[in-house]
Amino acid sequence: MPQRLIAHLDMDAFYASVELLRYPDLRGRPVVIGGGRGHAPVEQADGTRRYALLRHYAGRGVVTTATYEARALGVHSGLGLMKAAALAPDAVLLPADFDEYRRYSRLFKVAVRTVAPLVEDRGIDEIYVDLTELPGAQGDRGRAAGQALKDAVYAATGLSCSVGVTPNKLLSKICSELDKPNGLTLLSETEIASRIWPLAASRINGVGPKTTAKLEALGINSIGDLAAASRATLLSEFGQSYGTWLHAAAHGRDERPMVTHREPKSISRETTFVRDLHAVRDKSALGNILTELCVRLADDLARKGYVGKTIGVKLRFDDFKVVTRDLTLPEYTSDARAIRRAAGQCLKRVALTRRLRLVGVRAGALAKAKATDMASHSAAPPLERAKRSAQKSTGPNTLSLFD
DNA sequence: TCTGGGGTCCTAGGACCC
DNA sequence: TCTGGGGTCCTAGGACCC
Repeated sequence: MPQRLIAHLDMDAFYASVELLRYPDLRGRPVVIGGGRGHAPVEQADGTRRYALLRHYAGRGVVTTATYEARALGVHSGLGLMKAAALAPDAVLLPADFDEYRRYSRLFKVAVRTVAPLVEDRGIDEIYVDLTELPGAQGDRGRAAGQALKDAVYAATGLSCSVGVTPNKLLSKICSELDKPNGLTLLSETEIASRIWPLAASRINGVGPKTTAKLEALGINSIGDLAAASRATLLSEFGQSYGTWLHAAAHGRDERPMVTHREPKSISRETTFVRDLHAVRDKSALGNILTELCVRLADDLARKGYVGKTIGVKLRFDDFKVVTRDLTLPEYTSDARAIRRAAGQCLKRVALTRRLRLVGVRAGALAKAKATDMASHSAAPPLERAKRSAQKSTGPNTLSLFD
């Protein structure tokens, strides 16, 4: 069996790049995607567009994506928009348009499949592609195949991407980031020591902030340091499972197969409030928001054809502490009222002393809704009506509208 | 002016059953 | 009455990823 040849393909500044296709006059300027609606460009009478500037933003949103021009100013994903505004006050702020990004996501994935059919979806803007069986792919270590992927994506979307081609997913993921944007990086096993070991351990997909800090405390900074650490040390510090994995990862070993299909495990909806809410003083607002989330969750379940057996709530307090409460129901459901009732039960088990900044609802233990269930769902009263009548039945002034 | 929203996987303890 | 193992389900929290 020939050695595998796996590509990781990552779209460059995906959301921002899609926006630049729509607003080409923004090309070359720092542009930040994030925040809610309300700062969409306004078409002027003279045909030009007026854009919102980051300096005028007020709120609790974070940067979703930024163009490379904005990144050069220190703006990066996850940064609070207020902080970003301090760094790049003249950057253009655009609201996220996920429908449009999903459309381009489908386009680039279709294009990739015309080059190589064996694809693993890793979210809206990245995928793994198995190039092993591609004719000639082994010969030049996949350079032609990698370039073919990039060409196909560009032809279909006008967007650039970065590609890593290596013997496994772990290494390809690292490599696709080495030459961004518009990169193509190939790597063979013999080059791991020279090209991977000098990189920071945090470049490994699966080594996050907590692990990085712990590694640093142990004097382990680079992937090479990690590879040089004794297996015994890693096992004692990180446990059997994660320790073993860290050791293998540092040596570039990764046998994970391509996963071409997966069923969802949970579906959820959550929202952060404009201002922190008080469980008593803002009881009705809180109850209404929770109801709305349940209605949306029920809608998501129905649309995607799933029912859930475990309903959970998630709360984030003003100190950023998170608590969750789960309730497993006797029957599967995708009904907004049943979900709302379960969420209310969950909420009762939390001490609501601190102010809240976020509430969420989740449906887990999912199963495919049967055709008959789907039919009965569509026969049920519309969700909005269910919600209104529910509010009317118990009054809006309670947290437990459906108890 | 700190810190969104949607996910996955892992761990660990307790209940309960055989 | 005590001891004990294995297995599954449920719950809560945490790390991590896109």
